[in-house]
Amino acid sequence: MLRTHTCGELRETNVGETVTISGWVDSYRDHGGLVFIDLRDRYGITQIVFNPDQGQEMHDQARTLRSEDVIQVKAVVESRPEDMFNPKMVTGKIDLLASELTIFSKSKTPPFEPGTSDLPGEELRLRSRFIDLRRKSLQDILALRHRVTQKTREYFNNLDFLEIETPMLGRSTPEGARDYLVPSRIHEGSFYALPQSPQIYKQILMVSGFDRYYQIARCFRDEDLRADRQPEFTQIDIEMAFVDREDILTTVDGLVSCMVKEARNTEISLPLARYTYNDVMERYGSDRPDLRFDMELIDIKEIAEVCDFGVVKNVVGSGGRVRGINAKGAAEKYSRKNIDELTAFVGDYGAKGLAFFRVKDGKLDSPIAKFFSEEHQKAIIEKLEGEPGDLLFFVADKENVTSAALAALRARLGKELELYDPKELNCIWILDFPLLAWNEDENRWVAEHHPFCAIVEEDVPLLETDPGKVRAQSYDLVVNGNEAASGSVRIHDSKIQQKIFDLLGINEEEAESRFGFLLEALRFGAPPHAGIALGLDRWIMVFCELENIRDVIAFPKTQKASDLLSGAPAPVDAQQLKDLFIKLDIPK
RNA sequence: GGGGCCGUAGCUCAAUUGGUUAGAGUACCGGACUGUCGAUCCGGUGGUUGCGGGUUCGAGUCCCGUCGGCCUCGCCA
Repeated sequence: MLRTHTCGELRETNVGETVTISGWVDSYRDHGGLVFIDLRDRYGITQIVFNPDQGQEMHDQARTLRSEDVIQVKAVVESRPEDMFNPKMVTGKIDLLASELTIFSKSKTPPFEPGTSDLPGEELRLRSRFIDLRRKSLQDILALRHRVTQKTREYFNNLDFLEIETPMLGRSTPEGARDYLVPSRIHEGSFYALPQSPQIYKQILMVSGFDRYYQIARCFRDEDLRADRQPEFTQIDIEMAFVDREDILTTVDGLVSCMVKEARNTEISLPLARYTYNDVMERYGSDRPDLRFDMELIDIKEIAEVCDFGVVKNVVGSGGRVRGINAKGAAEKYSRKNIDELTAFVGDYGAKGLAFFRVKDGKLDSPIAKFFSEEHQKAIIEKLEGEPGDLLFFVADKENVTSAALAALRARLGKELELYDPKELNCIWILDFPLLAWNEDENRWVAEHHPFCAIVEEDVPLLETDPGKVRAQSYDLVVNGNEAASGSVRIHDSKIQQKIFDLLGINEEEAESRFGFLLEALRFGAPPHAGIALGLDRWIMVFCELENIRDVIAFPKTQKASDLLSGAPAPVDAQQLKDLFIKLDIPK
């Protein structure tokens, strides 16, 4: 070993010991006589003192040390005089008097120092990720991520689950996200697809009798990115046979409790709260509401349809909705200019306007208050439980617009008004999603979750009459407003599966060619099964109170899916393309 | 595909309504200094203002295009 101790472990109890430590120069202070080096590794920082009395040659070398040089030092642990303690460092009561110095490697002047207080732009951090990853905060995050994944494995192993790997090179299937494709050299003109998830393979594992499966699986989706979305991400993937929905929820409750205990060292109370999709859409306008705070959406249709405000009245007349929220005590916190910003904000979600009222002396104060009689103003205040100083917002529009706009506004207000403790964890189940959603562009039904979801038994007749009302036996787990897991009971009958494909406009021939291997497997004795996948990256984000998924991934990609460190993606040699029978045709 | 913000020294930032030689802190280089820990003090190097075009007597500043980063709508079964 090139060290006897790490840079984080020496204390006063080690005084007098001769030790060898290695690490990176975090900072240096050259007093001409004495030279101080703060030496850093993953475990901490320890101060080394170079005294010319210990040898002039070593001392001359020590004076050349600069940030990020990698060195080894043999030294004696000394206690510091009390007035020289550094209370900011856990190793601050000792330092090391160096007797030997080895410089393993000099560093070029780093683009930034890992210990810097003003972090450089993210572009530079990603380009110089080897430096960025030396920062304590990133090292701590990756260590936490490691502990959570190890706990996850321990949890499932104890329950007799098997961790089984599934292929990365698979087959492109219709529906869902855009695939990342990999051309085949051996089969000219054919392509593998990287998995969007191991969905079909894990179902086949159920058919094969591996009744408890899990995998910490990489998934790939070639869609536009967001702060919480990467082109490749990690799922904790789970599938169980001979279970119903309840078994999955209970199993995942246990897993979440276990992860929270590991990440936060806190207990959460089980079972996790459950809501139906219809319930949360009505009360919060979102299928992933942040329930760390209240602020429910309230419908004021009866008042709106009789008010004198033509625009609002017409919305009700044409089947739209008028819904609002109450920002408690916010009347004075939002100026007219602030509210204009909020109006533009809800505009992103399709809302053509944002009505607002300040509650004042039992009446409403607003440019549009005149359209509402005193009686109606009182009714509105009562409905939204308004008190003096409250600020009420309303959106009148098609139902889905009121939902989207008010849900986004609610999330924004909750944050800006600090309505919750950012450290709190709120985990809730959302059950019974619609099976299908109507796609306007393609003029057909598409699967809301995926085409393998089982149907809520009593809704089966609706398949013929009102497909949009059919509920799936599906469930999402939402943490602080993030979709953190999603799953369903699966169809284990090939005939029913075919029926769903029919509804989705995937005919028998196409289904057979694209999903045939799953359908065929289901024909050979498929057990009832169900599963779910947790978005590991998002859980780590929540545990670390981060809003950026790139901060929980060692080597993330930019919004344009580039890896600034390696330069991927990049052109390849003409010969490589030739081997793959690929000719480029790039529009100018 | 749409909308928004940003790009000035290695880094973090500044630069009056368009106005002379683009500044500061830090880093880096040289010097002084035996108890610092954001060391201190003295001196110095460092710029194609992302790139290309345009308007103007004059552009870091205004306009167009382009590249890159971030946020977001659509998209993400």
